[in-house]
Amino acid sequence: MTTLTLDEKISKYHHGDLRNTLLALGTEMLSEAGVAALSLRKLAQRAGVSHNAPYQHFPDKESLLAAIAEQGFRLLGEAMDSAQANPTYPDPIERLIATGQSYVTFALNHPAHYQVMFGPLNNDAYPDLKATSHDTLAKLINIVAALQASGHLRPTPPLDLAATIWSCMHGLSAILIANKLPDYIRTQRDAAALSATMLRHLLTGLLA
Amino acid sequence: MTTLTLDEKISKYHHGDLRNTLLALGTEMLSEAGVAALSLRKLAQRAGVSHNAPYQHFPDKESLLAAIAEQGFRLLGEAMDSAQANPTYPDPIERLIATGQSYVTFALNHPAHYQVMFGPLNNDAYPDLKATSHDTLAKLINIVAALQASGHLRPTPPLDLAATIWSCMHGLSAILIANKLPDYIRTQRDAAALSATMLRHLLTGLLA
DNA sequence: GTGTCAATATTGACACTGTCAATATAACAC
DNA sequence: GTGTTATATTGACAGTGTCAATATTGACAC
Repeated sequence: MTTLTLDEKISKYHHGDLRNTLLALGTEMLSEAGVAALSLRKLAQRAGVSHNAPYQHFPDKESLLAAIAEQGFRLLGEAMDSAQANPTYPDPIERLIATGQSYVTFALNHPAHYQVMFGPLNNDAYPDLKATSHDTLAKLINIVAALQASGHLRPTPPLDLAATIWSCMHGLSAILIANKLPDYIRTQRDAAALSATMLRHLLTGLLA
Repeated sequence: MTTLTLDEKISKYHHGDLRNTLLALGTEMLSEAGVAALSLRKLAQRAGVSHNAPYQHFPDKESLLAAIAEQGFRLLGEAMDSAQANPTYPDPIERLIATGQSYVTFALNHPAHYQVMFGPLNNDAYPDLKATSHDTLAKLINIVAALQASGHLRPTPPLDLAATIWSCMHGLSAILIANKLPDYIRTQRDAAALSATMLRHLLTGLLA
């Protein structure tokens, strides 16, 4: 397979890799101006292609968004994986905290993308999206189960624990992206610090 | 003020209370078919008014959505208030848990409305929305501060604790609405039970 | 190579949307 | 009443998602 630059792809009649190009440029437009500003026609134009070419690769706009969301879950999963693989934190609990931070950091670095991932898409209508999001959750469940096996975490149902941690991290991400925590978070460092604080609270409990 | 039925309002040239009618019918459409299906023109038609009448009360569609979101935060606040006032739970910690459950229950009963509240609206562009959402958060902060004063919760910064609890409840709500927790939650009772379980985990900690 | 076919892209059309400008109607102050 | 203001209507426009019909290309059989 000859590797073409994006500009080369655009110049040909048969684009060659339009589907991936649309995903890439769509994600780009998303981060530039948000979901509301993402139109199929502008996207096609940016890809150097007629306004109906995307329909060869996606049955409708929502399917494109679902594919973008799916890719987002993959990227998020990779971010979590690399946090888990980071040798900076030999203690597995610290590694869990670092993983949570990487989750929130990912969300804040790609707010529009993240919003599509948890937006009004009907999950059940897109089996690939559903499978990918489940895979991402599975990563967290595995981490939790390992921490239970090593005696670090309570031996309650791992799905309960994973759901709790996930809810906390997702909730913080969404609240920060929606800007509902006023005059509190100013820098990304603040957000990372807050996510660590929250995870420690979660781990040790809130009761006096 | 003569109280008119909704149908009476619709039949008059000068509607009389179009703004509130649009909010009510808009919320109705939202719950029927989701954000994507909410169009200003269909809404105007349902209100029995020309397609441009809404512009007398909202500068654009997004402002309408912001007003609907604002109203959502008010309703959510009322739900939390009445959970706090519920005499069924004399123990303040149990009352906190019940309040959390009422939060999640509200979200699951009005999924589309809830999604608009945390959707891609630019919070800063709508001061009223911002103020109302802050008021809702303030309720939670007050509850937490009272529980600290009575010695039930740790004396760490109350905003930290409130943010943690809120993140957990919002995260669970959003994940359930987006249907990302597969084959786990089948009934609303399940969701309420899960939210209580999560809050108890949060209160007592996850560590072994 | 040539011919055929399926994949891919284009053109043109349509209904629908949000929004603007100009106009009409009603309510109200004086 | 008269005039002013708030409210609603009509008509227009560009932009959107999507459909149907058509054109172009690349691949593969022969």
